Amino acid sequence: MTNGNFKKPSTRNQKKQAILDAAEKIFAEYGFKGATTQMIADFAGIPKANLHYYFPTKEALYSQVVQNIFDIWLEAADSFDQNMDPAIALASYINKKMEISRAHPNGSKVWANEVMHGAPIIQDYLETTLKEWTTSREAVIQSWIDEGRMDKIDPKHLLYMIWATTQHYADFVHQVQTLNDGQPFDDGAWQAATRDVKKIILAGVGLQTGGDDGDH
Amino acid sequence: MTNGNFKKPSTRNQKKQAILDAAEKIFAEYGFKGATTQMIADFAGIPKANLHYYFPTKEALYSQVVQNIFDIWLEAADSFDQNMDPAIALASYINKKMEISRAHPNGSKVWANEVMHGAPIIQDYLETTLKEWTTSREAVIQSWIDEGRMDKIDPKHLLYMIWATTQHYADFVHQVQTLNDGQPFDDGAWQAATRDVKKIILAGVGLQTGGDDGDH
DNA sequence: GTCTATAGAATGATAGAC
DNA sequence: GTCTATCATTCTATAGAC
Repeated sequence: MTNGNFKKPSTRNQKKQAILDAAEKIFAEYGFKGATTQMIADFAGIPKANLHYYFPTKEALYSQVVQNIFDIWLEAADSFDQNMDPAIALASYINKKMEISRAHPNGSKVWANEVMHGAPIIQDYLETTLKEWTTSREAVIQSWIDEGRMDKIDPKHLLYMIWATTQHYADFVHQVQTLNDGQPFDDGAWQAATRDVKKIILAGVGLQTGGDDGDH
Repeated sequence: MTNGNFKKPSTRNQKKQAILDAAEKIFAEYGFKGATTQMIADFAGIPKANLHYYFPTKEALYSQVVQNIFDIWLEAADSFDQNMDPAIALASYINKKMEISRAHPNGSKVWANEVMHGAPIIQDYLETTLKEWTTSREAVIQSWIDEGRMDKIDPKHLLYMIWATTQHYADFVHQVQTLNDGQPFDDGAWQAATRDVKKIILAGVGLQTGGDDGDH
């Protein structure tokens, strides 16, 4: 009896993760209201009542999914530093953002949905964590401009262009695929997209792309 | 009695338009499932049953909203022609897309929502009208590249970048506003955004922006 | 054409047995 | 911890009076 809590130490977290994975996919495809806890439970392979045992409400589950996505964004957020070469820093950031769009398209969609609907759940994150990160990166870009290392533009619009363009390949993957004769991007298509995005943005701010594109 | 159908000749269309305007706003804010016909009817100032008199089902109303948005997109679609100067043509297209993002943010959001969820309603439009338009514009851009008038990139990625970036200011307006200290963009901010977007993209493909930016 | 009242279906959440 | 049965609510759509 007393050792019952020593068995299957990670079962609880494994099950929660399975539910979160299912929820990310279902929320991305159907939206918060369009997704039902029944769909998520079915996709996770558990009864609906069991889902409610791990996540008491639909909103608590959704909130966790959105926060997980936000953490993934932030992992790519430390790509550039004031002391780095701007071309390498921006290229590395674009590389990481494109990789995330390919690896986590559903997370990107849930985030986009949340923001488009006025960010009812993650407004605090926008105002604190994202605001602080954005402000600090704008300062880095501005310092590069002040030092004459890149063209003069408002840093915020450069950041928005990078976010919008890289996330387009996740959020609008259905449209991109339809225009690609119904075929999903293969390795070569992803590499070509990443190359062209980096080329246009770097050349756009006066940074010529050489052989070193900040790959990691 | 017999002249009853001569009175208020446009009342029906005016009422349908009021419902469509309300529907665009509510669908943009809450998504297809999140929006209720009751909310739309309230916002349009009519009883719910009256809404169902003009639009028999929620889906029929939504479909009309999406098609209206698509028509707006296409109005900006004839901005560039093979015989035009590429810098002027692309600048004009970006100008128009930015104006639409400012004038019709809700339409852009409904479109984004629809595509993100797999385009269940407008898949036919993607495969026919959008595919044909995109193919023809890719050919125009490719001809400019072949003539050495701009840098070599895959035209589709240039188009996606223009779409993604211009629509970001509509779809993510809540995030943009939060990062703008909670203030919506004023005239100057919109002009600055449009200027920087054009600057980066045109310079990015080797087209220097002069005084003539294709404004209309 | 308009509107009240309601039917009919779907869904989030829980009680309670195991 | 797990799962069946079910409650309570919400929403689309319509019947039928005016």
